Amino acid sequence: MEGPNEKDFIGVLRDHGLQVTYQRLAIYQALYNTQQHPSAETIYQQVRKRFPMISLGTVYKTLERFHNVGLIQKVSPMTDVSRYDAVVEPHHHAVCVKCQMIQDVMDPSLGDGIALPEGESFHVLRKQVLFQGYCPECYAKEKSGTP
Amino acid sequence: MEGPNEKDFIGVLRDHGLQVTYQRLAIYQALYNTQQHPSAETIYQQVRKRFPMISLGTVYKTLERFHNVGLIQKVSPMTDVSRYDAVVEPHHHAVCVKCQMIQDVMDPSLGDGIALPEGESFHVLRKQVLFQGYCPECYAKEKSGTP
DNA sequence: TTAATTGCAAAGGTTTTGCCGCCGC
DNA sequence: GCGGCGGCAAAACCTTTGCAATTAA
Repeated sequence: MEGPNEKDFIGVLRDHGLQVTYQRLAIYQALYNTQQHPSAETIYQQVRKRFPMISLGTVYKTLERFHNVGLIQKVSPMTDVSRYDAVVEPHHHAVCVKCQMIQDVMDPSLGDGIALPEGESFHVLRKQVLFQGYCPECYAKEKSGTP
Repeated sequence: MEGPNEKDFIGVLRDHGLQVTYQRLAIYQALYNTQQHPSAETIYQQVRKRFPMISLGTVYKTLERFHNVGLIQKVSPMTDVSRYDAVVEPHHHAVCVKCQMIQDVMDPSLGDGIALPEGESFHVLRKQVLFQGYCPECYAKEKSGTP
């Protein structure tokens, strides 16, 4: 278990301005060592094997903290609550990371020619391009320093 | 309010095998007449102006029903609960619509050259290509008829 | 020492479920 | 008339929050 596996987890946390605790180390390592994109609950179950006293609330707080400092990313969901669209034809979306406004991007040729790399056995039903960023209103506020 | 606005909502519902009720008409029209990608709560508030007796539960049930028969799409979230990733470098994902497995698609050139159409004022921080479909396991089950 | 972090439990918010009366077909 | 649907309320979740005790720096 030594050698190349011995990533400097402590250093990584410190580099992101985070205090180092056993809980944080365990949570980050659990996420780092899987490619499963786990949920908070899954990480909690994993970490609990080594630290049975950890609480689910701490896992949530910690993941949120990690995400805020850019140590990890939240893959899904893009919005807090479910959002619906009467347009069923495949098209693309731009989502504001701040106000969660969703804007259609109707250019149908966008994404043409994009396909999974050879060898992937995933059966694709549809693909869409997702833009994340600031809507015009939130971008203006951001630039002017308004929170 | 007559004329081109007079889309045959009743026919659309029937074509999808749905019974026609005033609630369903109101919900579908509310969604059809906006580009805001509203939440269930937002639709509820909208429909309530005309049908104050409608319940939020009905809105949820109805939207779920609409989605199941392909009348509308659920834009977000892709997964029921939040999912995290230790990989922060921008990359792409394939999400299984059935078991919600998330698979990385690391091809970094994928999506190169994709940009918002001219004239969009959205400030893009990142873009990702999202593949939705069946993972190998669920695809095998689907083909063999196992539910 | 001091501010941040943890665990616990309660609260908050979203979505689902159960049940019964009602309505579309 | 029958099966599906709507309203209501409770329940089930997921996630956040408040607080006292503990810990990192």
